[in-house]
Order: sequence, then C-alpha cells, then structure tokens
Amino acid sequence: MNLRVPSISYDDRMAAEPKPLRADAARNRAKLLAAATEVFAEQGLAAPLEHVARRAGVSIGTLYAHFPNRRAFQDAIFPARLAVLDRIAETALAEPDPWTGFAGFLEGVFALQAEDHGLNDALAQRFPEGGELAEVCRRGAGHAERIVARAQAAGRLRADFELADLAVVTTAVSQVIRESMGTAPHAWRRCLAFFLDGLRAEAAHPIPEPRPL
Amino acid sequence: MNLRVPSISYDDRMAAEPKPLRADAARNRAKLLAAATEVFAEQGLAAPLEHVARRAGVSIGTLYAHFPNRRAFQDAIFPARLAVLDRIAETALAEPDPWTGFAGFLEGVFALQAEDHGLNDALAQRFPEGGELAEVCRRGAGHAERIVARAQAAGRLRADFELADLAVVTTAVSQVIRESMGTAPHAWRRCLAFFLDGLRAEAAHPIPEPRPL
DNA sequence: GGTCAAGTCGAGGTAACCCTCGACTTCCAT
DNA sequence: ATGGAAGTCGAGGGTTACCTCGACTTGACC
Repeated sequence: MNLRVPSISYDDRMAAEPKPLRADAARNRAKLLAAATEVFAEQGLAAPLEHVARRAGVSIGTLYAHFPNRRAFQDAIFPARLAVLDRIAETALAEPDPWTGFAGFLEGVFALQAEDHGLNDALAQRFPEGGELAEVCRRGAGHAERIVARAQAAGRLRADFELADLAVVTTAVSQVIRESMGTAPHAWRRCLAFFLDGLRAEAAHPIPEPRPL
Repeated sequence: MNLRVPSISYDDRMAAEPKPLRADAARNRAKLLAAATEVFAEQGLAAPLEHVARRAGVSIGTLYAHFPNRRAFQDAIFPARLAVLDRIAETALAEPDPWTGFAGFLEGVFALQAEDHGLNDALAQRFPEGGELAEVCRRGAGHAERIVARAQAAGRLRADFELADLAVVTTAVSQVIRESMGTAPHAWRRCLAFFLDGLRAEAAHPIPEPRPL
C-alpha cells in the first residue's frame, strides 16, 4: 500500500515543451488554428467545432487530436490577440490628459471586441477560469486599475466609480456590440459616449443605491 | 379552374373567439400557463418546454395541444404582465419634473425586468415579430417617445439623444440585469445611474460618431 | 350508463452538437 | 524500402432539446 507512483511534478508538467510535430500534423494544427480564429470571430465562441474542422479541411477526429476541448482553442488563440491590450493600456497611461487616457482605453478595448465576435464572448465570460486567458485578463485588470486611479486622482473621473463598475460597464457595452455588430457596427460608440459623459467628475450626481457588487 | 374555396376572412380568423374548453382542458391550460410563467421567470425564455410540462404535471403532448409553440406561451403570458408598463408611463408623464419622470420611467421598466428573467428576454428581442407582444411593445415605444420628448423640451435631457438610443441603452442595461440577477441584484441601478448622469443636458459633450442607427 | 368528440399521454422520430475509438494512412529514421 | 510510431479519419454512441401521432382516457350530454 501507499506506493507513490513516481510522477512528474506540477512544474514539469507546466514547463513541458511540446514535442516536435510531424510535418503533416504541424500543417493541420496551423490550419485548425486559422479556421478557429475565423469561425469564432464570425459566429462567436459557441460555434460548433464541426464548423471549425470543416473550414480547416480536416476531420473532426483530427481536431480533437490537436485540441481536446474548446478551451484549448481559446487558450491558443486569444492570449496573442489580447497582447494588443497591453499596448492600448500603455498608450492610455502615456496620454498626458488622464481623462483622455481613460476614455481612450475603453474605446480601444471595445474597438477590439467589435472586430471579433469570439473575443467579445471571451471577455464577457465573467472569469475565464484558469488557463492563459485568465492570466491575460488579470493583467488587463491591472492596467485598468492604474488608468482608473490616475483619472480619479486628477479629479476627472467621478470619485464614486469603482473598479467593479468597470466590469459592469463592460458587460453593458459588450452586449451592445454583440447585438448591433451586423446592423449598426458603430452604435456602441454612441452608447459609450453617453456612458463616459456620465462618468466625468463634474457630471456626478449621488448614487442612491447599495454596494457596487 | 380559378375556383375560390369559400374561406373565412382574415377578420373572422382574428376575431374567432376560442370555443369553450372542456373542464379538464381548462384546468390543464391554467396549470400550463402558471408553470410557464414560473419557469420562464426563473430560467429565461429559452427554457425547455419539457420543464414547463413537468412543472404543470402534464405530458408534453398536452402542452403542445394547448400551445403549439413557444411564441404562443409568450403571447399568452407577457401582454398581461406588461400592462404595468402603461401605468409606469402614466406615472412618468404625471410627474411634474420631466427629468424625474424620464428617469423614473427607465427605472420602472428595468425594475420590471429585474424580477423576471423571461420578461427580460422578451424585451431584449429586438422586434418581438408579430403577435400581441409586438403590439404591447409598440405601445410602450409610444409612451417612451412622449416621455423623451417632454424631457428634451424642458431642456433636461440632452438634445442629441434619439429614440433609437433608448433601445441601445435598454440592450445594455438589460444585459447587466441578466448577468447580475443572481449575484448582485442591484448592480444595474448603479449602471443606470451612471448612464442617466450622462444623459442630462448639462453633462452632454459632443458625440464624435456617425448616425445613431 | 352509453356514446363519442374532446382531451391526454408518452414513446419515438428528427436534429444539432458533443466526443471517442478502432481501423486505416502517412511520414521519417534507419 | 520498410517497420512502426505518429497522425488521420469518420461512423457511431451519448445528450438534450424539439415536435408528432396513434392509441388510450375522460367529460358532457342524451
């Protein structure tokens, strides 16, 4: 009893570099990734994986051989796509006017989502639960925190705005993007404009209601 | 050729009063309606009809005998539920301060949605396409138009706000309600408060972007 | 209480999507 | 060129919903 199976450590598992793929396999993997990127962008994150396989010109079995589940696709696709987020945040913080920086940050994040239905869905997942995607989101939240703090310190962003409210605003605008993507691709900009006007310090009226979250 | 089948007119079909049901059938119909109201409120409009049948204590076949499709349920349930809307609108227009009226109207509409997942879904359907539900919505839109116009005429609601924007705001806040219903039932109020502060005439900054819809 | 239209039942067909697994094919190192 | 590991294939089993239809049951009226 009590035999310990000699097992690789957690770190080993995490650090395990992917063994080199055979030429055809590498090709298929690339085709799958490209197909998934397109399909998710068009149809959203819930698109049937069969569609992805078909678009990649590969069987459903092969798809599962490369990506055991939908999450594997997300982790492979979105972190790279979200790298732009860091740039947007940098630009926002570099902006001399803290309010312009704040507004530009939101604008940038939403513009990104407006180009990609899948990305929109990915960010709408309250907590992308584990994986690299979660990591990227955490980084994004960090950026957001600094940008919000700076705008508030400058007295431009209303003082009663909290970080949690940012998630709520994101939920709201993301939905507008999703619904109007096809028919009125810029409707969300008006929506955001109204919102921003309500977030300026000088526009603030006391909020009667309970805790933010 | 060219024989016209003697057929009842459109008006006849529309006006056709439902023939009296047998006692047991009437009972089942009532049970189904009650069950559907509950189930939709809890699980949203997309809830499986099998759940409704089960909760009503009736077979799936009976359910379909009474309501041939999901729309039939909606038409039977929501118009009554939305009658409150007329009251809310009345109150809003009776309010001496046009801004308070406008804000109260939105507050009322959303509070209604916050109590009923199904209602929320129903109103989120851009155009409930036909049926009595559509009629109710059209009436609601009429009310909204008057309330908006009054608030703008009084110089309280920003002049560049258009009726189409109301739909957008509704989309946004409805989604917040849906997402936070379980965890933070009042999050939407903060969201609405920010929004409203952005809609006040004195908060308005020019919107750079194209047409509203 | 007998008749039969009205109502009820639920098994089962259709469909969309999930994912697996054993038979087959292809690459590559020798 | 060939053996065998690596990769590919797609039919098929599982799930969850939708909706139908023929056999059965029941209420209402005589």
